[in-house]
Order: sequence, then structure tokens, then C-alpha cells
Amino acid sequence: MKEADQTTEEYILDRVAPLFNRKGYIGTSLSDITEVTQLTKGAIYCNFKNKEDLALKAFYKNIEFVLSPMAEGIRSADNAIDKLYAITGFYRTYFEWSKVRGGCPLLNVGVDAQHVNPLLYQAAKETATQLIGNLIRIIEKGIEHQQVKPETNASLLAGNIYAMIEGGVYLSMLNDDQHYLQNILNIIDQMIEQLKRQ
Amino acid sequence: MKEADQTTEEYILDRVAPLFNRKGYIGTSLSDITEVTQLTKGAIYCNFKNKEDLALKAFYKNIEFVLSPMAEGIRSADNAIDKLYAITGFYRTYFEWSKVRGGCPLLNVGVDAQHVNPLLYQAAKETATQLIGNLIRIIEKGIEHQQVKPETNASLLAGNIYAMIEGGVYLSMLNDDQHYLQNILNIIDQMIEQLKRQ
DNA sequence: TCAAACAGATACCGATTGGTATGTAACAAA
DNA sequence: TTTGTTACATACCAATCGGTATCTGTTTGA
Repeated sequence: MKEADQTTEEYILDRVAPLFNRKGYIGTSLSDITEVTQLTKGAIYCNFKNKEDLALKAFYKNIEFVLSPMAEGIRSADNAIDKLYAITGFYRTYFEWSKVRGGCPLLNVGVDAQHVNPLLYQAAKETATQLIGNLIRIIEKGIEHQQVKPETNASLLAGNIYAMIEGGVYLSMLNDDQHYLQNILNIIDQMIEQLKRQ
Repeated sequence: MKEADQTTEEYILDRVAPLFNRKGYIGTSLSDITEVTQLTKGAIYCNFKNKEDLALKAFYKNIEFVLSPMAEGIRSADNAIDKLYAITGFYRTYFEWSKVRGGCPLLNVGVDAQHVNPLLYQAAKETATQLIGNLIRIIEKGIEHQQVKPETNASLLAGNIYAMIEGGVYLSMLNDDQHYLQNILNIIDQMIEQLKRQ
């Protein structure tokens, strides 16, 4: 079961994170957790303070998992426009990629936890802020290095792009049809093209 | 408590619907329900088959409530372009309007119920299909009556608009800041403006 | 070699879950 | 007035909830 060099904590998180992503905080019970890990409550509470602690770490695990391929794509692009295209390129694979983990954890937790678990909700909020912040910085650097039109409103554009992406993700998940997300990414690509300083 | 001409069933739904919208299907317990209605389980199970039946009817109640002002706006516009502007105009009030009910029921149930309650999930899916369908019909009628550019892809555009709206709703709810939605609606208004057949 | 430390299993806790069987009081039809 | 029906309350059910105290077996350090 457990991989050779993996701690029990990591093993539990690996098994439990997709569960929380799918069924939400309240919807995931401790018996679900013991079943999927094939461990007992003793083992769980030895490695995590409580259910909330486990759910929070599972959320970060999910975020790290689904977004990990994006960072490399951004880094390997050497100008702002290509970095933006790297982001939309990444999200073109996102539907299938995140589906195996139970969908987009940012969307799931942001909606699920809002009136249910303040800590999880705060984590989702901060993650979104961070993602949009990264986008803002890319655009601003692009303006600075004269790759992007100087009149561009970076934070406005970044917010719009992320709203569009999450909306596309939502509709695609709801209908189990990735076209919604793909079509939105096409629109974003058009917006990026018009950002270029010629 | 109960309004004069209101049946007990309607009274229960009125009280319970915002609860389900906020806390989700599993997160809303029968004791939450009896507490908010000041009724007993006997009364609840006399008027509804079970929790699932109640949650489903509560969802439709929520949808009807939050979307009811939109229909009138659309109907009173006499051409496709103005109908589309009526939709974005409605969604400019949507953040504050839906907030008192616990946010957008379509977003909440679509995300909450997916791996938890097939019936609710299906209801959310069908509601989204219906909303996008309405939008498609408006655009197609606009093409037919030569108000909208004939080369417009109605279903593509309708999907994009709804994805953008739901994405804006999501980010606004997450950050408790309606600017995200407003900014997206500005983009959609630009898209509508470019739809005009001149 | 022995004791302390630790990881995990077992067994249990009170509280709460969704649901139901029965009771009761009000009303409607005869 | 009687009788059947309805609407809701009460009281109860087994199952499950998150969490903990205790036990056991292994590992580690002196």
C-alpha cells in the first residue's frame, strides 16, 4: 500500500485529499477516511490534530497537485506574453487533469466551505488571491519590459482572466464537457494577443 | 410566523431554502430544519417525502427566487441586443441580491452536490442547460430578426457568457467583493456591443 | 539489557444523524 | 353527534458522527 519512503502522514494525505475534494468537509466522514487509508482512527489522530487540520492539509495537497505543472510552464517562458500563453495552455489540460482528483479544489473548497468551515474558506480565499497576484506580477513585468501595452490595467485583467477560467472550469465540470473551458481559453488567448505591444 | 395564506409546505421551504443554499445538502441537518422552522420532524415528514425531496424543492425555490427579476427584464426589452443588456443589467444586482439567500444556488448546488447527491446535481445541470438555452434562443432570434451579426455562433457565445458570469459570481462571493463580477459584466457588455449588426 | 518513547490498534464516549411509529387534537363529512 | 381524515407533536429507533483514553507492539537510545 504505502510507498517505501513515504511517511504515514504523507500516505494519509495522498489517500484522503481526493476524498475531501469530492465530498467536501462535512461530507467526508472519519469512517470514509479510515476506510480509504485502511488505517484506524488511532493512526489518523496520531498524525493530525483533528478533522479540520487534516482537511486543511488535504486542501493544500490538492492545490499543489493540480497546479504543479503550471509553474514549470510559466518559468520556461521568457517573456510575459508567452507566460500568459503558458497559463492558458496549462488550463487546456486542466479539465482532465483535475478530474481524477475530483475537480478544481479552489472551486470546490471555495464554495463548499464558505458557510461551513472558516479556516478552509480562508485558505481558498488566500489561494485565489495568490494566483491572481502571480498573474498581476507577470502582466506588470510585461509592461515594465515593454512586452505588454503600457495602458493595461494589470489587476483588472488578472481578475477577469481568473474569473473566466474558474467559470469555464465550473461549467465544464457541471456538464462533464471540457468544451466550455476550452472556448473560454480561446477568448482569453484573443485577449492576450491584443495585449501585445507592437 | 407563518404568513396568512401560506401553506405549511411553502412556509417550510421559505425558511429552509436559504439554509440548504448556505450549508449544502449534507451540511443541513434535520435539527437545523426543525430549529429554523420552529416545527417538529412530524411536520416536516408530513409535507416532504424525505430530506432529499425537501432539498430538491428548496433548490428550485432558491433558483426561482434569485432569478425571478431577470425574466421581467428580458421580456420588457423588444430586441435581442437589449435583452442581452437586460441580462447583464440583472447580474449587476445579482451579488447583493443573491447574497441574502446565501449566494448563487446554481453555483452552490452544482459544486456541493456533484459527488454527494445525484438528484440535486442533475437538477443543477438541467437548470444551467435551461439558462444557456434561453440565451441561445435570444441570440438566434436576434440573428433571425437582423439585430445580431449573422455569423454569430449562438451556442458558443451563450456558453461563454454564462461561464464568465458564474466565474465572476464565484470570485465575488469568495472575496466578498462585487467588483470581480462587475468587471466581467463590463467585458460581456463590450462583447454584446460588438454583436450588433450595423 | 532495559527503559523510555512512539506509532498505531482497540474500545469506548456522548451527541447527533435521518427516519418512523404512535399519539393527539382539530376539522370535515355524514 | 359521530366518524374518518388530516396535520402536526412526541417519543423513539439504530446507525453514525467526531473524538479520546487505553492498550500493545516496535523501535530507539543509554
